[in-house]
Parts: sequence; C-alpha cells; structure tokens
Amino acid sequence: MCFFYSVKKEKSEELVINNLITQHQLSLIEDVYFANGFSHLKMPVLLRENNENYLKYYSWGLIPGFCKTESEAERFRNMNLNARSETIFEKKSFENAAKKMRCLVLCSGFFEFYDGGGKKYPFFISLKNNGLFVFAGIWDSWINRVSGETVHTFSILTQETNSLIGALHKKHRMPVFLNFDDAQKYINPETSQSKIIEITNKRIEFEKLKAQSIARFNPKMSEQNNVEKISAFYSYPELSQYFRYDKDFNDEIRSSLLY
DNA sequence: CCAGACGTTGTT
DNA sequence: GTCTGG
DNA sequence: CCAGACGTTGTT
DNA sequence: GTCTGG
Repeated sequence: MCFFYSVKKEKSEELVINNLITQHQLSLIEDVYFANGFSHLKMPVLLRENNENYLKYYSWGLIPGFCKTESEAERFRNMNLNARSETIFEKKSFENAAKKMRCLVLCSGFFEFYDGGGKKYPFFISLKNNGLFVFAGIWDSWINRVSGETVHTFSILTQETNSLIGALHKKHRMPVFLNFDDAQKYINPETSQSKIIEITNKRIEFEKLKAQSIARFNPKMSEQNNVEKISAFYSYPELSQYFRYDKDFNDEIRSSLLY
C-alpha cells in the first residue's frame, strides 16, 4: 500500500543533477511530513510538456474525467489513491491518463505497518541516502459541473513488493520506484506503451531502501501528524523476537531494517 | 441494445 | 467517455 | 482493514 | 455470512 507519505526536499540535489527538476523548482517545494491520502492534499508532482518538466501541485486521489457528480468524484478519489501498474492501460478510470498524462510523484519516504503479535508497528521507508525519490504516477483533470472549477488529481502506481517491503508488511503491494533515467522516459509523452510497461515492471533493489520503526501515531489525525518528528526512529525491543523467527527476514534484509 | 460500472487496499 | 454484462 | 448494513412498496 | 463504505 501507499496511503501515507512525506516530502522533504533536503538532500535532493540528485534530482537537479539529473535534470528532473530545476534548482528553482526544488526551492518552491514545501515540506510535508505526513500526507494522509484520504485528506486529498495537494502534493508536488512533475509532468512533461513541450520538452520541459513542470512542477505542479495536484490533489492526491485520481478523479477520472468522466465523473459527473461531486459524490461520484468523491468515491473515485478515495479508491484511486493507488493504481495497479499491471492494468493501467486496461482500466477505464486510468487508460486515458496512462497514455497521455503520466507524472512523477516526489517522495522522501512512506509509512507501512508491521503486524507483530497482533500489534501494529509503524515503519518509515526511505532511501538510505535520505534523498527525495520519485514514484511513477498518473494524473487527470475533472471539471465540477456545479462550480465550474477544474480539479487536477493524481494516483501513485503500485506493483508487487520487493523482499524488504514484502517481508515487512506482507501486503504484497508497494509504489513503483523509478531511477532517474527511467523517470525522464516515463514522463515523456512520446515514450511507447511497451516501454512504459517495461519501466514499471522493474523493481527497486531493496539495498537502496531502509525501513525504520517509528513511534505510534493515529493516521487519522492529519494535522497533528504533520510534524518532522513523526518519521524519527523509535525503538521497539520486542520487535526483534518477531523478526528473528520470521523466515522471510534473511540477514541482508535485516540489515536494511532499524527497530 | 441499454444500463451500469468505471477501483484500491488501510492505521490509533 | 467507453467498456461490460444481461 | 474494520464497522455497519443487511429493505420494501407504488403510480402514466 | 458477506458486501459496502470510509
């Protein structure tokens, strides 16, 4: 899953060096320490038009352009926080966006919950170099027929989990992470559908990621959670007992985990 | 042909 | 808007 | 994932 | 028991 994530722009020079974003655009990004998908916050995304990358703030939760009423749009934006990468070119809600409206979702880390003995332990998953990384996304625009307002929205693509995240929460789905080279190709509208499928089928090496346990919090309290310390390391000594006996946690994966 | 769907995966 | 199911 | 619902009738 | 909504 990916329903909660954060954006911290520090240590993100690599994005500038790789020409995904300009130094000026990077400076415009505001830190968000906790975005709850169901709050549909406006978050920074990068899209490409006329051979240039644009930084936009779009609302998380894709509303397909064909929606007629506000209540219909509400239902869609709640279920379309994520889109399964395997089927974006087939699903009516995503087909149009997948072909012509792809974007990169900037993210410094996201939140997962490990179930240990029936208790939930929150983890923050980020890059070992603490940089900002990019997810594959799609966007759409929807016109509210009552107010006339145009709403721009996006969804984060998901794929099968890699070993680190799969062993951590056993939910089988994680965001599609892109390397910088693929990221440029991904948002280029000229890139072929088969190339997009090839790119989104790749999976990040788990060695690049780290997962650290953090203090418990109530995900519903969006405002209260939006503080930097939400992703600070918090130790749960009892966690080692679960991980030690979990056959999915080999030594290499365990070295990427902090708990 | 028309009516109805159109989608993902989750916490204190 | 466009596909699916009846 | 958990909480809450879970249904019917009638007319040109 | 099983689907729906959040």
